[in-house]
Amino acid sequence: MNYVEVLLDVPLEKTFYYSVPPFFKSKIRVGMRVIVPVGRRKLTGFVIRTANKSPLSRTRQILDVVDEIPLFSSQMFKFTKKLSEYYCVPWIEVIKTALPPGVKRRHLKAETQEHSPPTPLSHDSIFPLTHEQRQALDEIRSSIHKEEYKTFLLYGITGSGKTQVYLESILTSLNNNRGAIFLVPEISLTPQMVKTFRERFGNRIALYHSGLKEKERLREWMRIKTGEADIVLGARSAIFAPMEKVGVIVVDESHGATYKQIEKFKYSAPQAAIFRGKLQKAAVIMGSATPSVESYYNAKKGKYHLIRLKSRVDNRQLPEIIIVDMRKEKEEGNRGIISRRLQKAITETLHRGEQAILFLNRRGFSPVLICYRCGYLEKCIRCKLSLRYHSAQNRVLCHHCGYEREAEKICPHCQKSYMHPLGIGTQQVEKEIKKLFPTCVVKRMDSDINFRKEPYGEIFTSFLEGKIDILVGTQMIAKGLHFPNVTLVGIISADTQLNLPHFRAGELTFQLLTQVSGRTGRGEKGGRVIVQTYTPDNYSIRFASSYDFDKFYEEELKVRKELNYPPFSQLVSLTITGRNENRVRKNAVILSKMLNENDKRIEFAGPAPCPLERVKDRYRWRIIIKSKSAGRLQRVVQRVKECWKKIPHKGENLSVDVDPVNML
DNA sequence: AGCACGCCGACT
DNA sequence: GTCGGCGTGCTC
Repeated sequence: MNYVEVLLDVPLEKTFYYSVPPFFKSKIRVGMRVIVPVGRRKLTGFVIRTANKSPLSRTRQILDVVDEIPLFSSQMFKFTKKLSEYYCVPWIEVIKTALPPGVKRRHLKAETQEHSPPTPLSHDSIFPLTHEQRQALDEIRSSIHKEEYKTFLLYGITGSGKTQVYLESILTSLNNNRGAIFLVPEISLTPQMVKTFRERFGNRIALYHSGLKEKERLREWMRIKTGEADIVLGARSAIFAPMEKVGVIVVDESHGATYKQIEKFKYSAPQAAIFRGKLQKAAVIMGSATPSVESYYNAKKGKYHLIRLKSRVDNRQLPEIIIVDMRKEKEEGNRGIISRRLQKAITETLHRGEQAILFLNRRGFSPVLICYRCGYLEKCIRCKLSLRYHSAQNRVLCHHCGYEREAEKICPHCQKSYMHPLGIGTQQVEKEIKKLFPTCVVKRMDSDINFRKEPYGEIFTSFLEGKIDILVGTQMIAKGLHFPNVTLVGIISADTQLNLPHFRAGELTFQLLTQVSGRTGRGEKGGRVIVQTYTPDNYSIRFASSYDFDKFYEEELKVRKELNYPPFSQLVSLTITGRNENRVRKNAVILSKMLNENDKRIEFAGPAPCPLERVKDRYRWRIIIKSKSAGRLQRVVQRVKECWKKIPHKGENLSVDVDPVNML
């Protein structure tokens, strides 16, 4: 071993070769960091390979070896490489996100300390398993024993006992002498899960998430690396746990948007879990009460193995979902935001000494134009997504493809009414509620309020203690905690979610309604959900109210197919941001023109301003690329990057998002 | 990314 | 005549 191939911390895909002086030969191994001369500076790099020959005639020598033990196994190198290709991100970026932040400024020393004996495993089930659970487990166990890759979509409503299946699967993996990775969308929201795991697996668990202090995180990372912990419980970054042998990867609530990193390296943890599962021959369990359309499609096509848990362990009733037609409210003279049906329900709830939650979507979007009389909505002919109303120019615009025209005054559908901008803010709701119910305590919870002065925890606590009667908030209160005294949930406007200019809007609405209905009826008192909308006939709303996922899925799939959206294609979104609006727009147009090609197998949409046109003083424009072939998309992104280099763009920034989730 | 080299404008 | 702008190109 005279040479090493080194990956440097420079945004280049290229690797560099260095010769190894005799002194370092016994110390250096694949996965360690080295200090090497690059030009006239010294840089840290990762040894990705050792070699006896160099492809170059002249090589410089490495200057130093940083670590005593490797940071990466060859498995982890393969895994990170795969991700870098799929997400079109430099390998080094992936490698940097795969490491705990604390490791960067340290030398990794060989662990000499003896660790405490592992908690013995209990093989008794805490609860007896139902027939369904038993069947599900048999299939998963068989896969784990065979050490084969297989993805299971575990689709079961809240309370159907998914956790039990997870626990038993993990136990199977441990008994098979392999570890387990368990991902949750947000660890702070799952203290119950952490408790259950601690009770069951004791010190064999490592907690891994960004909420830990640098030192703690590094310690947990080391415990995994040394094998002291063979179960990792954490948020999305836990998919990078340095575990040698992985038998099972569980992704709880796998449809969750928090699994997608939105900074620098925009990966999705469930997607990464599949790559890792394939590489390590592990079973991957995707759990969800509201599976994504894509994952359900994969299950139906046989790419995933579908397991359904249909019955609830406790046989509790699902709350009734009542749809209120806001067109009628307007027709009958109610000009307010709160329907009479919802007002009445709130009154009854408060009268009984119970509590209510009112949901509202995040504001900050330009509104849609809607006919209050017939519910007609202005949509883009090509994309079938809502056109946004820009009052300054009195024009409507498609934020997906850039289509634009003057706004209609009279409803083109019924010709009997004017078109109105529809968009409600949280403060407006809070104000109206206070006016309607002056004696009750209302608390607003959205990104506007100061969380340092009033952390969520405190608001939740006082709500739980009954000090607040009505909680008004955005989706941030839709998941996690449960309040037994909440017997009413109101969705002020299902339309704001439904009409987001986003091909997943229908799916998000279905998921929101289903999830929200899980916030009520948790105690003995039961509960109900009231959904206000101008489009009560929409299939997402209708099938959510009858808890019919399969019907919803069929309808949604038709739409996706017609417009060639995922799962029938794959998307990449290119976002250009900058302080100067004109320059951002011009560069988006230039880039778009450079990309245009005749290949019919690649579709381009845009450029168009993002739905959130300006964030933190930066204007944002976007181009969307669609194709059936992942490989073709990767090659296009390669070209995008080359084109972008040729365009003068001081101050502007291009960001590439493969499989975008947010799209805002 | 850095850090070089390199080739044109306004300054002592 | 120089100082310095940032465009282009390379780093084992």
